[in-house]
Amino acid sequence: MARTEPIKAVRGVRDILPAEMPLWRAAQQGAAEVGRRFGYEEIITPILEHAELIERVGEDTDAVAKELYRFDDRGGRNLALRPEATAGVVRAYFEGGLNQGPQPSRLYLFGPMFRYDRPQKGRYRQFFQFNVEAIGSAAAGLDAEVIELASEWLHQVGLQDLRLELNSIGDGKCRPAYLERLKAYYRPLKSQLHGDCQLRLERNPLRLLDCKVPQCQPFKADAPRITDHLCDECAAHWAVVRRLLEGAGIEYQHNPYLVRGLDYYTRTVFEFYPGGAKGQQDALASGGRYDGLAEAEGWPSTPGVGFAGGLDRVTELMAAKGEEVAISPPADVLVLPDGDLAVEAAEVARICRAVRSTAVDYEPKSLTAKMRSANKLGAKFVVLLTPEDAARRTARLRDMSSGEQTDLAWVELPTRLA
RNA sequence: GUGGCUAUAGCUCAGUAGGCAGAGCACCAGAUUGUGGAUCUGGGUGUCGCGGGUUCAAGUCCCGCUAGCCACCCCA
Repeated sequence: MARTEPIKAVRGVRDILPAEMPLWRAAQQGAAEVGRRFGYEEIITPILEHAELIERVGEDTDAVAKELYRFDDRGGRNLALRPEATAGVVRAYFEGGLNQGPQPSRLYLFGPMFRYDRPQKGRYRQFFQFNVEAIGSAAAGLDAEVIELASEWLHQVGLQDLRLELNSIGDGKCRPAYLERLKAYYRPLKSQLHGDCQLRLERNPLRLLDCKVPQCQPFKADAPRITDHLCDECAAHWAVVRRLLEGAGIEYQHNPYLVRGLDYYTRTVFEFYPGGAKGQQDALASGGRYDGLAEAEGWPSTPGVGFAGGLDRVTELMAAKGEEVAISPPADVLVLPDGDLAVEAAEVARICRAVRSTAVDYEPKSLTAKMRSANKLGAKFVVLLTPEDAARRTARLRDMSSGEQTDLAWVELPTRLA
């Protein structure tokens, strides 16, 4: 008789178990605290959005084509699980009337995002991000501000050894001319590029710059750099951002090959990597300016800047660094009834909970066994209850670290435990 | 989506030329004469990922599937 297969978690998703929660809490609380320190307010937006919202901002990219969780709901609406937060936050900014208030709106958000990727370590189909967005202002001060916020967060959670890469990709005014230059440079080399890059050349030439295929590398060095061809406004913005970062004492590397594939990204782009990393896959946080996003969604043209930080990778790094997080027992006090005393034990626990976290061991085990598990759980106190005690509404309180025991009435427990 | 590696106890893994499934840790029970940690004793807790095939015999060989990991694609 074949047993039925137990049902396991869906591919690419995972549970965050209690043992890992202290680390996650530290990462998240650190983020919220830094966010608030910078004057950002928390927002929660739905995990579900109209697929069209995502498609509009993702265009016909590969990513949307094969990595979006998309489905029709029972009412025939075409929905998607959000693959990133910014599109939804910008939508909420308008729908919630935040565009009517003082600008910019400074917002932060935590939550799960979804991508139908092939899973591997640090890359899950459901992953968690910390997002920060400043919407409604084109001031360069905000570009630097969100970068500083990201940096503060990573430092706060114990990640000191970081590399910040920075670039500017211009805007709708100067980028087209630059792209022509770039194409003009690469056209004669086309036959020497690898297949995908030959296609990128006309379709998405910025992508040529972050190609990783060896055969395409030699041509990058002499390729025109966008930062040499910015319009006056973008050049001034770029200069201010850099000056502000220097003023903040934040080190960065100008990476002229750091780009974004979509048109609504403008000017500043940046990514934080852990110190040792060389791969493209280990960015801890990445962001930039998206002055064209609101318009792409069909709202009034509105500038914005922000970043997304990956909680999965950050917590993983924290764990790898042996980041110390205080672990506390699930309950300070454990009530051990010795005999059939569930009702009495529950009452005693209720009394103790006034001052300390308290649990009851209801298992039909020997007292020795119960003491053993109390010890393993790390209980600070144990309240022993025998039938005779219960009848007199007394109990024996044992301090697990000193081994001292005292008999006392139930009503005295709160003062003795406090 | 592509290529590669892996899958044995709760965990880390061993398992030799196919021949009754193992270790350490963990866990459970007991003793130390009704109360934990140290020590001792006892207990294997297993659909060998799933499904087929070859064979007298498959954890071991072959095929398919699933899952994890690595590198790509991609990362909106």
